[in-house]
Amino acid sequence: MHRKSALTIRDVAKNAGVSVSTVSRVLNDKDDVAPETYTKVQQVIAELGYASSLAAKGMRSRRTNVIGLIMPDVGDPFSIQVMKGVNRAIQEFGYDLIIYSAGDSTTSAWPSREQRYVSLLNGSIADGVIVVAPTALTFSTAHPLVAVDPHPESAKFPSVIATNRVGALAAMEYLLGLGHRRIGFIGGRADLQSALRRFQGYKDGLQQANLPIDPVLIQPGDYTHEAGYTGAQRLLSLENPPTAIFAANDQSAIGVIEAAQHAAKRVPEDLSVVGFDNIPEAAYINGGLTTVDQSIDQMGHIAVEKLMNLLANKPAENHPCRVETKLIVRNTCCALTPS
Amino acid sequence: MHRKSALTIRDVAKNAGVSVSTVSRVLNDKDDVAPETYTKVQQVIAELGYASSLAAKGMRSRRTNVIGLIMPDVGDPFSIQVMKGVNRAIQEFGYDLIIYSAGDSTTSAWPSREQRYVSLLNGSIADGVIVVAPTALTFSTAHPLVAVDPHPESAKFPSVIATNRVGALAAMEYLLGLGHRRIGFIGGRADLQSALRRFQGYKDGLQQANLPIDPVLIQPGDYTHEAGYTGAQRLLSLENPPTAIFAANDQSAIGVIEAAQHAAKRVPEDLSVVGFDNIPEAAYINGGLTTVDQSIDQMGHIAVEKLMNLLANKPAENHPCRVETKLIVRNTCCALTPS
DNA sequence: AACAATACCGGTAACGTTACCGAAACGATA
DNA sequence: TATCGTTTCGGTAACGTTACCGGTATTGTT
Repeated sequence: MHRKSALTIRDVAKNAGVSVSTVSRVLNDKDDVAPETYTKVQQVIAELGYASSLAAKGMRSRRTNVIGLIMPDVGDPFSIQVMKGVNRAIQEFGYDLIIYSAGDSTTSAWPSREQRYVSLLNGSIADGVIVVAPTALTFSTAHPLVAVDPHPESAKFPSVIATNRVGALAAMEYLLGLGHRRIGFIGGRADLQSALRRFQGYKDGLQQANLPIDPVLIQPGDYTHEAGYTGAQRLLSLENPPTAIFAANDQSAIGVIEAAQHAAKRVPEDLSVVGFDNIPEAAYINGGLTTVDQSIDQMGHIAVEKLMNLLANKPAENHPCRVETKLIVRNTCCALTPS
Repeated sequence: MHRKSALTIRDVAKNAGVSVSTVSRVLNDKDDVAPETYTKVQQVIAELGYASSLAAKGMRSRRTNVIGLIMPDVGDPFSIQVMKGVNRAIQEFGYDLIIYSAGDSTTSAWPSREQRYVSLLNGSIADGVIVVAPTALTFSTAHPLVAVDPHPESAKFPSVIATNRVGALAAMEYLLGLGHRRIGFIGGRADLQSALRRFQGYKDGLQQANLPIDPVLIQPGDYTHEAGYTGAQRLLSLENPPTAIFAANDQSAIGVIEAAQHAAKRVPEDLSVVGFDNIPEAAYINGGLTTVDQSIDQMGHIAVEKLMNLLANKPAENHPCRVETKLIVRNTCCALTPS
């Protein structure tokens, strides 16, 4: 179609007066090449503006120095945080990153997604893959793969997960310690493991304090800002509204705060709010959103380290690596004053 | 190294009792194949869990149905917005997206970056590339390439840009209309065209109102939150502090607001703030940040359309496509009351 | 001086796929 | 019956790169 030259290793070889093998050796920094030949070839490469074909390289040598990151949804802040962490870590190892996103949440066709990343692996474009895998990975592969925050059924893969339940419990203990007794909950996406574990933490917190689990205080959600907003609206219009709301993630928490503002409720004076994730903007919401940090950056970093071990054929630990969560106290909670 | 089978088209052919050509035809939905053969092959593919190699496909046919997005920095909210827009648009055309990030702003080695994406193109992994290209693209390529918000020296490529100066001017006219006369400015990254154009809009606004350009009101920046914070700190500690601050982007504006809060200044009563970009979180900052929207999503969409035209060998319009900017009035500005 | 070791480099065969050409089978038509 | 399209499929040659093998010079050793 649009064949417009496409410089190859052969062109370089011809211009430098050497063989293609020698050019390849120069490209891969093999040591079997004379210094003057090396510089000569390098010079020709620079002159011609040649860049080698990743596809051909990967196809032949099955070593591209590229790792792939597969995200369920580019819009998801969690994925983006992981992406940042992975990107930073990857560079320390001299690898490049290709991000592969199979589509927006609206169009998510799961079977085709799996097909796609198997294709990525098998296509030998990437040496290994890190998958942000909220749902079950129903296939298996011999290629190096590390899962981030995976579904429990994906446990066959090396993975790194956050202690979601423990973090949620910490948030609840904090709210309970401030004297709150009616605490609302905005759920996360029901199909995601993280959401279920956070909900569990919410329930465990209430149970520890010998408080009943009141279904009317539990609003379904899907990790979006809208869900937080509408959920909070419903909670605040209750006869006996909660004095605090724990949202399953920061985006929902932001929705909650907005709903409170529209309802002329002050945060934190009239309503305490806790989120989960500690996304970057959390620091700037309402003077600082109190939330649970799971250091997503670190998760990305650990995922990369695990993958590098796999690539080096080191034995893979098959127990998932747990990343600690930590309550970050900022300015959206205050002690309950008897009114 | 880790050669663990790696299913090929040949395995499928063998299992289905047909030739590799036929399997290839099935994979590419060619019409020259009998219905029963087609289903048979599809079935074997499903059974074996075969997925074709993108590398080999791209190498042979120079058509991968994948387009690449190259971002200067994964952390940059602007790039992420573009990414979302591109991702959405790309799917309408039945393409997949590979995102290629050359590194964090800290490690940015520009020459190697260029090398890298030439490699991506030449490597025929992607049919075309969209580049978020804040700095000059010093090379040329015969492959389809569309630049988003490019440096003026990259004008040789089809591109889509936002009307940065006009948008900044609109923001200034708004502030001036509210009665503000001392308006501070937090600059953007000096090497970025967008920052320069926004600064120009700031100066033009003052000039239109016959106001002097006071260097003391102009703080350097780099599009980060920190720059906004420290810049605002300096501005607010002036003997005669500004009554309004226009920040070159939303992140800086958020920093400004935080600095104001720490200085016990209320926004907007004591200080009006305007940002630029209309990033998603802008809607939630301080009850809504007044900012200039450049509909980054739309930029991504247009970029994709342009690229598709290029791929279809339609004549490329060589004038850059301009995306309108629009002032979004929210709750961080108010009229200056004579004190 | 003879031989071995080394440094350097060229030729060739793959990697997995698709483009291209041609062939077999079949029915339709003259 | 002979001829001709059509449909369906198989064989082969690339695509650009690296792995591998082998072949020259050059140097070192006795």
